[in-house]
Amino acid sequence: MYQSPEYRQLTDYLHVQGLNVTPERMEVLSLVLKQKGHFRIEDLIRNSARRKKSISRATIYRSLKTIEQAGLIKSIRSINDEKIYEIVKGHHDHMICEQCGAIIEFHNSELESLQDRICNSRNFTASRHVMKIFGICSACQKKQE
Amino acid sequence: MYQSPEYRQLTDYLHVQGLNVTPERMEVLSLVLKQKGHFRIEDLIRNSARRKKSISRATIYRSLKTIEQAGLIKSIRSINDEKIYEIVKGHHDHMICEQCGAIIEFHNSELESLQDRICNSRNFTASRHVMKIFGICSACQKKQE
DNA sequence: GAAATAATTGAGACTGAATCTCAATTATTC
DNA sequence: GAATAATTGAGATTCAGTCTCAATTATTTC
Ligand SMILES: [Mn+2]
Ligand SMILES: [Mn+2]
Ligand SMILES: [Zn+2]
Ligand SMILES: [Zn+2]
Repeated sequence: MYQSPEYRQLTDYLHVQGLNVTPERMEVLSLVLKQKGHFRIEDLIRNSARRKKSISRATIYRSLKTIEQAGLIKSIRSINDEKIYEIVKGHHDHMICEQCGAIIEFHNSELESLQDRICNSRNFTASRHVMKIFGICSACQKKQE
Repeated sequence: MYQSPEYRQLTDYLHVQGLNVTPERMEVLSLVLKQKGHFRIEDLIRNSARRKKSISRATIYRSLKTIEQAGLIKSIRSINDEKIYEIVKGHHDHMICEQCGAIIEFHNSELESLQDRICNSRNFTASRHVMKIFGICSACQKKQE
């Protein structure tokens, strides 16, 4: 148990930081890995609550922050500023449907390199970026017709 | 008094919405127009508090939302998720320095049209977008040397 | 491996931004 | 200008997120 690369990555990070590898931290990661797509912290808290040995809200918040710092997850703000997490895979940006809340991922290398060029031209050293396009998804457009 | 185009735009919006043109709403707009660059709602509250006839926190929040809906201002999230407002001029995106908090505006039409093309190819009808690049500004880089 | 030391957790208190409530005030309609 | 409707102010409330601190669990020392 706890041997997929994600657990390795977390334990490595904990070791580097001089933090203990605790059952709670590993369990929060396991709750995260059970999620499909984008999820809210309340989903984790609810899922944990219905286990025999539930983890406190405070510890879920604390561990999730650690897991984020370990580079395993990141967060975005969806409609209404709702904080949404996702497992870090390849970099991508988001289209967010203002009607149904759907979050559509996309990646465009032309867009990425153009951003690099813009930053270079202004002597800005970029470490990350957030690009969200809000509008109406194709499914919702069909419903309107 | 209250005759610049911004006040017209707000009164027009209020009329369309069937809302009253009140001294408080106009005063909040005037507080906004006094701001230079990006500002926080707390700045407005503080500035209002040091006037003879101050406006309540609740009304500043309410009026600012109305002014935003009227299309006069919009908000972005800076470092630490701090909510920052700015007066709507031409569309632009932001580079945000993680060191000093500086917010650098930029506009690149190539970037904008590329986004349109990406949305078209996915049948997503975009209404707006948010693009923030985080990193270190040129001034802070010089300081490091 | 038991005692001493250090880190982590859980429960609930606390915080701060934002919203809501509702009586009092102000504006609009009749 | 009386009746009606909208807005405001003060403070209560909400909600996500953080903090506190005693109790628990893990690590280190001998
Ligand atoms: Mn995603
Ligand atoms: Mn700006
Ligand atoms: Zn949709
Ligand atoms: Zn800087």
